[in-house]
Amino acid sequence: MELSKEYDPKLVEEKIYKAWEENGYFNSEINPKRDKFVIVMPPPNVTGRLHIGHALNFTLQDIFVRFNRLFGLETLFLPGIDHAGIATQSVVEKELLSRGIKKDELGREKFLEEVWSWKEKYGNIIIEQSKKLGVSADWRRLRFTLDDKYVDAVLEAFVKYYEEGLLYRSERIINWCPHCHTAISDIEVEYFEEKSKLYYLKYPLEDGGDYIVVATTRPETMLGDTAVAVNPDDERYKKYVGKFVILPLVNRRIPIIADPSCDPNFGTGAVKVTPAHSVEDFEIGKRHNLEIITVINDVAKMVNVPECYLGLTTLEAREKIIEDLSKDGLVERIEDYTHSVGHCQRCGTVIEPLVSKQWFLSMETLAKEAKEAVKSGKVKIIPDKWVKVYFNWLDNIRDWCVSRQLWWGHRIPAYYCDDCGEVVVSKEKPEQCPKCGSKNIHQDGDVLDTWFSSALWPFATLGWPEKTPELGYYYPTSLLITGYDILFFWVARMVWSGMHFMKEEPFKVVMLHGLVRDEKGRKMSKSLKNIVDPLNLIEEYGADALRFTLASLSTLGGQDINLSKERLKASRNFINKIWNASRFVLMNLEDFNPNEIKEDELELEIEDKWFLSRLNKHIKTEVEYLKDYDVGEAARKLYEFVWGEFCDWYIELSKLRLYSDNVSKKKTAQFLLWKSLISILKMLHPYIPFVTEEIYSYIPNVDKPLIKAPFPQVEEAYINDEVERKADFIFQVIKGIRSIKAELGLPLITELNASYFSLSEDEKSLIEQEKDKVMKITKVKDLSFVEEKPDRALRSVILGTTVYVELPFEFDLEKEKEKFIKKLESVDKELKAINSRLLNPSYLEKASKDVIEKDKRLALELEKTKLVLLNHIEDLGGK
RNA sequence: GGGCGGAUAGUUCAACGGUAGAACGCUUGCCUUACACGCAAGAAGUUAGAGGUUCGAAUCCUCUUUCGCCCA
Repeated sequence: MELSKEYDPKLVEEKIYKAWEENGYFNSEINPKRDKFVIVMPPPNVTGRLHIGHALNFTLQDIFVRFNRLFGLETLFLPGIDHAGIATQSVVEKELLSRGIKKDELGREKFLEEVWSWKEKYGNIIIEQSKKLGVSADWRRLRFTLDDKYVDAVLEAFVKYYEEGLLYRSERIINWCPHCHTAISDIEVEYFEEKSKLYYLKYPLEDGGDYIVVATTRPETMLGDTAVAVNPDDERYKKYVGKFVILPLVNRRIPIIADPSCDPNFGTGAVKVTPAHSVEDFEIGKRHNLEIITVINDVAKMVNVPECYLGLTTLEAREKIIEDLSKDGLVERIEDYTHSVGHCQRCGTVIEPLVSKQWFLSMETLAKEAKEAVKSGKVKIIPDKWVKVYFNWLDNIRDWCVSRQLWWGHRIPAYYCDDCGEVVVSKEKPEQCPKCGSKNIHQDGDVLDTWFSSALWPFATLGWPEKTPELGYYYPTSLLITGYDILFFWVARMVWSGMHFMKEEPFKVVMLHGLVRDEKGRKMSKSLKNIVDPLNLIEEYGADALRFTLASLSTLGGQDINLSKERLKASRNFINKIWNASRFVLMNLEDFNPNEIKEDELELEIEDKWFLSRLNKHIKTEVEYLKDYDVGEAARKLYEFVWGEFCDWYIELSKLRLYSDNVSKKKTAQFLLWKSLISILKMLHPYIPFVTEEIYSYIPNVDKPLIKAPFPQVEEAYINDEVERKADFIFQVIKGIRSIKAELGLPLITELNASYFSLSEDEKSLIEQEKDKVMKITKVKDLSFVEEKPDRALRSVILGTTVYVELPFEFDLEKEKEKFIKKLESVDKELKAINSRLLNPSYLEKASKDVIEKDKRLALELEKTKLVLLNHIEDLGGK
C-alpha cells in the first residue's frame, strides 16, 4: 500500500460519501429495542445556495449525529426543504419578468406551475451542496413543506386552531410591504435609525383664532387624521380636551382627545391621530372609537384624498402637503429628527402600516404553552442566556398575522359564501354554503406565512396528523440545532405547536449557535464583498478542514464566529498531520497481526502507560464535553492531544522500538499504535469524517466502516496520574537537553556527552531506568550519574535534577549564569506566593483539600529546584 | 429607552474562582527513513480602566470607556 505524503481531500471525499450513501449508512429504521437520537434539520430555503451559516449549522448537527451513531444509538437525521413563500415567489417572478412574462398576466395556476418546475430544476441544489460537507442525513426521508402530506398537516393545524377559537379573521392594522405586496408579521419588520424631519403643523381650533400644534414625521398621513391627542395630565392642553379642530386641506372637524399613551415630551405634546396608518394611533382609535380613514393604498399611493393629492406617492404627497400648508402659514417649523423606521426584512422597503382584513393566530394560550415547556424543563435552551430573551418575547407578543398576499404557499383553507358571506374553515372545499345553501363559494386567495408551516416541522415531517409509527418512535426529537437569529421565528413557534398538537415537547434540547462573520467580525454581506462561499473553501481546503475549523471555533456560549483563512489552513495542516501519523503507523504495521497479541501480557514501557492514561482520559473528557454540548472545546482538546501528545511524543518514542531488533518490544509498540490510532480515529471521525474513514479503510483487523464502528470504551485501569508525572519528568529531561543544543545553535544530531546529578532518589532511579531512551531521542552519547560537575558543561535544571551537556568548546559562562538567575527569580516569585498562601490560616481553612495538596507538592518541588539553582549560581560565580 | 454579548500574546480565539493556553505570525537552528501543510528551541500578556466581594479574581459584583447585536 502506497499512501501519498500529502493528503488530498479531492481524491477521497466524493468517493467516501458515495460509499456511505450507497450502503445506506445514513438511514435509520424504527427500532424500539434501541435508544434513539433524533435531529430534524432546520430546512433551508428551496431558493437557497449553501452559505457559510448552513455550513456551521450542518457541521454541528452532523457532529452530534455521528457521535450518537458511534455510541450505538438508533440515529435519525431528518433533512428537509422549506418552500420559502416570499423568497421563492419573487425569485421566479423576476426570472419570468426577464423573459418578458408578467405574473399577473400569467394567472395564479400557470404561475404556480412555473414555480413548481423551477423547484424541480433548482430546488435540490442545496441538498447536493450539503452532501459535499459530509452531512449524514437520511435522504430517503427528505421532506418539503409543500409535500402533499405536509400540506395536509398545515391545513389540519389551521382548521384545529380555528375550531378552538385561536384563529380569527379581523380588520386590523398590519405591517404592509408595498414592494412584496403582502402583509408581514411583527418580527419580519426590521427597524433602522434614519435621519428625517419632524414637522410642526398648526391645526386651527374650531372656535377660531387659536391653533394647536402637532409634531409628526409623516405629514402626508394628516389627510387621514381623525383626532388630535394629548396626555390627560398635560396641564398645557387640559383646556382643549373635548374641543375640535378643523383639519386643514380637507376641512374635517376632528376632536381633541386625552390619551395616556401620549408622551408630553415628544414634540409639542400634542399628536395627530391617524388610526389607519399608525399602529399606536390605531390603538388610540380603538379606545376612543375614532373613525378609520385610509388615505394610503397597498402600493403606497394616496387614496380617498382631495383631487390634487390623489395617486401621489407618499413622498410626493408629503412635499406637496407641506408646500400647501406653508402657503396657509400652517407649518410652524421643521426640525431635523432621527427616529427608527420599519423596513421589510426581505426587501428593505419601508413598511406601511395599513388597516387590512387578515387572519390572526391568537397568542395568549400558545405563548403560555411555549413558556411552560421551557419553565418546566421539558425543553432546555442552550446557552441559557437565551431563556430570558425567549420569555421576554413571549411576554410581549401580539397576535400573529399569518395570512400573506402571495400565491406560493399553503392556501388558507377558508371558504366564503358569495351570497350570505358565511365563512367555512375546512380542509375540503364545501359543496354548498351550510347557512344559505348557495353554491357560490370561493376560497380565500391568500396563503399562510411560511413560518406557520415550519412551526409544525418536528412532527409534520414524521407523518402528523396521522399516527404513524415514525411519529410514535421518533417524537419527541432529541436535539435541535439552529442559529439564535431564528429563536422567535422558528424555535418558539415550534415549541408551542408541539405542545399544543402533540402535548409533548418537539425537542428536549435546543442548541443555539452564533452567526459566522468575517475575520474582522463583520457580518458577511454582498456590499462588503466579504462573503465566503463554503464550496470554495471545501475546494481549497477540503470539507474536513472546513468542518474542523467551524467546530473548533464554536463556543458553549454560542458566540459569533469570525472565520479566517489562517484558521482553515491550520485545520488543513492538522488533517494532513493525522494523515501522516496514520501513514507512519500503517507503514509499520505490515508484518503485524493484532490477533497474536494478548494485551494483558504486554510489557509496557513508561511511555505506553503514560499514553494509555492520556488516551483514556481524553476518551472520557470527549464524551463529557459532548454531553455538555461543548463541541468547540472537545475539538480543540482533541487537536492538542492528537498533535501535541500522540504525534510529538508517543509516535516519536515508539520509533525506538519499531526500529529495534527486539521482536517482542516491537510487537508491543505495533499493537499499541494500532489500538491507539483506532481510538483516535473514532474520536476524530464526527469532526472530520472523510479523512478518518479513508484511513480506517487501510487499518488491518478492524470491522469497517468507521461511520458504524463502536466508540472506544474508557479503560479506567489505564488512567494513572503517578505514571503521567513520571513520564512528564522524563520528557522535561529530554527537553532540557534539546534546549541546550538549540540555544547553542547546534543541530540536534550533534553527538555530545551528557551526565546528570540528582538530589532525589526517585528522579535518579527514573533516569537510570529510562536512560537509553533519553540518550537515543536526544542523541547524546552518555548519560551517567556524576557527583562532580563536569568541565565545560551547560546545565539544565528539572526539579531536583541537573542535566549536564558537555561541550567541546568554551562558552559564555555569564549567559549561563543569567539564565539561572532569571529562572530563580520566577521560581522564587511563585514559591513566595504559594508559601504565603500555605501560611494563611483562612486559606488552609477555606480552600479545598485538593488545592492545598497540589500547592504543597508544588512547594516541595519548587524548593528543590530553588536549591539546585542556587548551587549553580554560586558555582558560576555567584550573584 | 430596556436587555444581551464582546474587549485576554502582533492577529484569531481558549480558559469562567485556585501557578494565563493554543493556532497563525515572529526569531533561531534543522529537508532527523510519517509529515517543510513539517521538526526542535525561543521571544511575546499590569487578562480595556476604576472600585468592591473573597484566603485567592481574567473568571463574581458595581461603575466607566469602547465595539456589536436584540427588543421597544
